[in-house]
Amino acid sequence: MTAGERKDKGTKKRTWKVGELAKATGTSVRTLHWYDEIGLLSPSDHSRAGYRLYGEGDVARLQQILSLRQLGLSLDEIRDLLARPDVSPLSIVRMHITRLQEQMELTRKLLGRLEALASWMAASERVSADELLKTIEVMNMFDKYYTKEQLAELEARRQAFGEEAMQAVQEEWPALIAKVRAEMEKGTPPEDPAVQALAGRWAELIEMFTGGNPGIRQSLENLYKNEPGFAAQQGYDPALYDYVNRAQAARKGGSSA
Amino acid sequence: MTAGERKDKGTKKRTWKVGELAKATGTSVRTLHWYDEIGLLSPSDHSRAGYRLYGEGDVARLQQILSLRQLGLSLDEIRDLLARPDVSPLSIVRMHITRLQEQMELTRKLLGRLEALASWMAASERVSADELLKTIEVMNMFDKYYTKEQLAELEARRQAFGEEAMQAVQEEWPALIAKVRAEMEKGTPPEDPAVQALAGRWAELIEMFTGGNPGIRQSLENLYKNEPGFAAQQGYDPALYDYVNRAQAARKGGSSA
DNA sequence: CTTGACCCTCACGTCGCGTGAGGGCCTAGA
DNA sequence: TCTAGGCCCTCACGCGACGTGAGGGTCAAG
Repeated sequence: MTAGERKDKGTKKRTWKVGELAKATGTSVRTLHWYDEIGLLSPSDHSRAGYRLYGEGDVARLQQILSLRQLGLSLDEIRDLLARPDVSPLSIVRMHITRLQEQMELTRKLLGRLEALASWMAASERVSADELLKTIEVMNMFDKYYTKEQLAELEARRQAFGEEAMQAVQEEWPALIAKVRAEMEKGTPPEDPAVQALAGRWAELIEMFTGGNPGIRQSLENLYKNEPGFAAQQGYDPALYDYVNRAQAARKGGSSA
Repeated sequence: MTAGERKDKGTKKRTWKVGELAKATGTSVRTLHWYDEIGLLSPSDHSRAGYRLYGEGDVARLQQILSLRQLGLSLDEIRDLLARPDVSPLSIVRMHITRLQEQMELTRKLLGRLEALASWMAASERVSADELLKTIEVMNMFDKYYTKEQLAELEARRQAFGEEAMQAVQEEWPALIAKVRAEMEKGTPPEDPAVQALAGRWAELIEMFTGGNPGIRQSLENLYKNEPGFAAQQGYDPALYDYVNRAQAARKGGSSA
């Protein structure tokens, strides 16, 4: 059927033809053609007949492009941004998240106004111009996007504050996991002060890692819980998970009593 | 200062010049010019010098236009829709509300995916193409709007079901309010069976009126509470509000015990 | 060997404005 | 009374991000 799906399973990477990628993502073929033409997303390979063949890397780039587009950037700006080495895929996703959260707030506000408007209209048919004006103003706030400068500054600040901390965290994880595993395999009980200290540090690292954002924290937990391959790669398994959990429970119970 | 604000206060209606309206609503002057040029929103008056002067009716129409635009309709479609007599301002606001609620759902979904993505990226740098594809798909669902046919059908169904009921409700309100007021002024206690019956009908009418939507219900209450002019117009006042509330409390307490 | 579903490359069309250019109107202050 | 600056007007061209064919190759199924 779809060429890239069956051919050379395992040896060669999966590829998509334009139509396939378009269908899978909900974009149009024309859009992909266009992105190719302006040099924004050119497929990393072509068949002998000249068909575009998109690889996994291309898919990743497409995601970044579409995220940035939802941030309101022009395709030119997006191309420039993606060329900069200091803009990581992760930072893009985070900007996108921030933007969506703001939009939710805005939507809530607008919904409030519209519901009030609906009440007025249902009851009296005549609505004050002021009420209307304010409502319109909120509506129009939806297409006020960030400029690329604002985004750059926003991301720069985040980096200045958090990125090096993040880096440090990333490097500390394997060591911490190893230490905990050692205690576990020695049979040290979770209530032991040594384990308690490790569990404390564990909580701190998670806090730093997620930036205190409960949404990120939740999905990080899900990630470890539901993707065994991922967890294993980090030297992590259910037994360890359980051990740390018990240590943390003990820590809370002990300190509060 | 702004001409329309001070001149003939009370005698003539308030008007806005393009720049004023643009500033007040967050739209651009060019956009208003454009809407005029294509016959979508032409100011109801002009100054001797040829300045566009927008009145309250124009503001109301602008709100409808912008609501419909957020529904994804083209300006042509909007013009056609606004020309139809069966499309009321209220129906437009309700369609807008529905759309925004759907968007909130979508946004929540996408946020979930992006947070998962962020976790993956922060931890492993390598993300599965499938995950990315699904995320992209959700992103692209944001610009899939309704067609005007879908909207028409949606609104038609609502009308078939609810509009005549709505009409009936609208006509029943004054009578019901009058009856309750009569009882109140006679000094009938809220627990009296006659008042209880009226309170029951009262609750039913509100239910039908708001379509069971708690958001609308809430803002309707706020409307009556915070806008004395509005309430008075409906033959309604705080004393009556209190009386009905007590009757309803008695009704619930009595039936559940 | 055909058929039909893809794919390719031009190339022109569209929508909703942005952005001047060139020129009146109008009121505040010198 | 004059003038400066901030509005307003009408053209009119430009543009971003594709949509929509036209004309023609490709390729697996029957």
